[in-house]
Amino acid sequence: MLKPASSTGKRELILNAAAKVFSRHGFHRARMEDVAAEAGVGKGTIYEYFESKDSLFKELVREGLNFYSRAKLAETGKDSLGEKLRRLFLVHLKFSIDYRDLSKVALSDYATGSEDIRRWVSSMRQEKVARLKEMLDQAKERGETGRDLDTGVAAVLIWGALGSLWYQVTWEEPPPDIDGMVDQSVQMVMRGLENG
Amino acid sequence: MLKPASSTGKRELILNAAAKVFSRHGFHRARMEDVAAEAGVGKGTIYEYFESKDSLFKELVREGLNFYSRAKLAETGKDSLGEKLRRLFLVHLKFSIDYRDLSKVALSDYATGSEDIRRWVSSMRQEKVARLKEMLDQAKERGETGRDLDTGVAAVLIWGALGSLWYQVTWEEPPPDIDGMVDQSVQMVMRGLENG
Amino acid sequence: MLKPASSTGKRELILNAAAKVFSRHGFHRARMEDVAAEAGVGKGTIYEYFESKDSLFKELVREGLNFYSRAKLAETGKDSLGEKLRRLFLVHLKFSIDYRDLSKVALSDYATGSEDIRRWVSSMRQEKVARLKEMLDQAKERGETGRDLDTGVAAVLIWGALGSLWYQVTWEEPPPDIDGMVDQSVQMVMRGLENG
Amino acid sequence: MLKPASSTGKRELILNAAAKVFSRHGFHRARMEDVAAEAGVGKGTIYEYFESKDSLFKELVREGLNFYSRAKLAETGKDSLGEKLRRLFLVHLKFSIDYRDLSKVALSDYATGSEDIRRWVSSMRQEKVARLKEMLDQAKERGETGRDLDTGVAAVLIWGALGSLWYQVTWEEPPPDIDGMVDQSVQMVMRGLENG
DNA sequence: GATGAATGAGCTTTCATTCAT
DNA sequence: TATGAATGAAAGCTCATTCAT
Repeated sequence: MLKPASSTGKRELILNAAAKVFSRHGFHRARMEDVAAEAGVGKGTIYEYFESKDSLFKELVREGLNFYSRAKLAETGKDSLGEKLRRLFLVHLKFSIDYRDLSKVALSDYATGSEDIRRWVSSMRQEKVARLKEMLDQAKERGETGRDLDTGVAAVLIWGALGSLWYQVTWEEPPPDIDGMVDQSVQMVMRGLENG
Repeated sequence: MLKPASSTGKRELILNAAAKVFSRHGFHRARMEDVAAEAGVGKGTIYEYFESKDSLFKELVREGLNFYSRAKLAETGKDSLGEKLRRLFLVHLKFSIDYRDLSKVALSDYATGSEDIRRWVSSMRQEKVARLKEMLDQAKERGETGRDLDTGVAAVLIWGALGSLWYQVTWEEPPPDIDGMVDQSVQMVMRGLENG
Repeated sequence: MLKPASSTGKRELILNAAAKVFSRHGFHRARMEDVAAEAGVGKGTIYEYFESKDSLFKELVREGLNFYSRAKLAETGKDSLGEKLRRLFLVHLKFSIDYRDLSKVALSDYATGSEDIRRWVSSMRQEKVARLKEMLDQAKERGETGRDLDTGVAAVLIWGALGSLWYQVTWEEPPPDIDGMVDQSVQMVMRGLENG
Repeated sequence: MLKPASSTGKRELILNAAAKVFSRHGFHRARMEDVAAEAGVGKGTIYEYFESKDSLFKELVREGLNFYSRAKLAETGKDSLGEKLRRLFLVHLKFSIDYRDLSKVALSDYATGSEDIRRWVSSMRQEKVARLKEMLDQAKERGETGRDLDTGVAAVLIWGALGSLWYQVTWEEPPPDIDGMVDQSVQMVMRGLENG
């Protein structure tokens, strides 16, 4: 599912199964045996492809983020901030719908595994927010936002807003009209960023 | 600490200890033994006051939310939306700083615990968002927001923004100038809610 | 059995069980579950008293050696070398008969557990041989041995001879006339140490 | 290496690899995969030549002992007991140095392996000791030893002394002057065997 | 009530062995 | 013949929960 199922790669098979199981039960309740069963392989086989449970989780998230990043590459520097945000939101949410299971695992801030994983996930968040801040900084220089916008705070707020939408879409309501929702959301956000 | 230490209640003792331990290690890695040690009571004693680990967790979150709600009661219906949001943000974040441990557990740590806890935490979120929506609906009727604001989406966005600030304050940066940050944030949010 | 069963010490209970099981199957084949069963306690109980399987093994050997050492304390500095050796041999073998299981585990050079244990057992052997060499050195000074005896080599040889007797007694033949055997052995050894 | 590399036999290849790996980690910690890697063959190939891990171990030891025995054949019946022992010791220790890995496995590592292996190794020891006793008996008849030497006990003692030297040479000290050490040792032993 | 020693289900991980290629 | 991907039994260890004191 991650790759178009060209080769019967066991690795992909296991990653997909892991996405399902991890998203269903959370990291700790997920049993390696269930992942194996879901993938239709033996328990030992997982360990041929992944070092440990921790490692499997990390790989899964990394894979998800890579895939997600690839999708975002379309974004060009020339677009207006509004357009960029619209695309960011849209890609994020579309991805969450298409890869529901993976998304639950990979994009969740809540995922708490070992201390190690925890730190790793946290650093990921910080990086994302930092990147968003950069985007805002550039827009601010081009006069697309208010002169005295605190881009640091704004980045945090926007990231949270996006995360919240994502949560709604992924965990609660069955996805409604995404595009409309995104349009409205970005409009609000943009108004919030502009000068009074 | 949760209650003004009127009765030397073992219950409070345990809840405080649980807040510390759960926040340190997350739900699954936290051991009942550590909670007992932290509280200075025997392992068995915990079970005199709480049915199970799951139950202890729930009680802890419930207690936290109650306390948090109580603090919010000050909010009067007559305030402007901006003022209400400012207070919401402020109370939320102040609470997170004053009760750091409890906050880490009660307001985050989703997706952990048993299936049961999971659903329960999720329903809590929905309720909070619903209440926020109500607040927006009332403001909308009084013309404090744009005419065609989708209060449902707005509530989700705002909740996420607040959550993101909270995360920053609680987990990452050592709390800076909270009031200033809240003012800025609410300003942005309010602009976002007003008509173009 | 190690202590006269005065208190129903679980620790002793487990050590005795471990001696039995380890001696029966060797370190690796021995399962903690079997030790537990043999001791008539739950699997978890072992871990209340010992850190790990490795640790249990080490404690067992240490306990054995302590007990064995205590028995040897009788040895006085004034005795002749022959007398000392006779006592060394006798104590060693008597101990092996009385505490057959423990002896198999504790006095065996063969026990190979983890790399860690291996080194530890090896160092134990070296220490024993060193102590034997000291004894020979003193005797040499008092003229009880040949003038040009290489006490280092002699110590190794004697240690091996004793070990071999021990093996015979412990693992193979049902113990015959120990005292006679020891007398003969020490006589041979003493002759070997004297001048030509 | 075991055979003069006449045929490029996979079998020898594997045995040599097994000697290395078994001696490095001991029987249980040694993994068949490592043996395969060391031998430069596939894991499955080992099973073309050996029934099981147990079997591989046995073959290895048997091979070692055969080779060792072959080397000893030089021993003629006419030699004096002292000469015979000197040769026994020398061959034993030289072998241990030349085939360090094999030696570590074949002559030690008792008590490891399955119950089966254990008994087998033990019986090997008994046979060796018995043969040594025969040698002593013959010497006794020829008057080379004391009249009332208990050859049974003596054999055990000598075997242990030799084993101890071997241990020293193989596991602990980097081999020093072997010949000198052997001369000294045999001298001591011989004195021990002679009449008072 | 309060305790903590005792428990065993449950989990991750290893590795000898098999078998389709 | 040779291979190594796949397997699953087996084992060490954890920890929520119980219950005799």
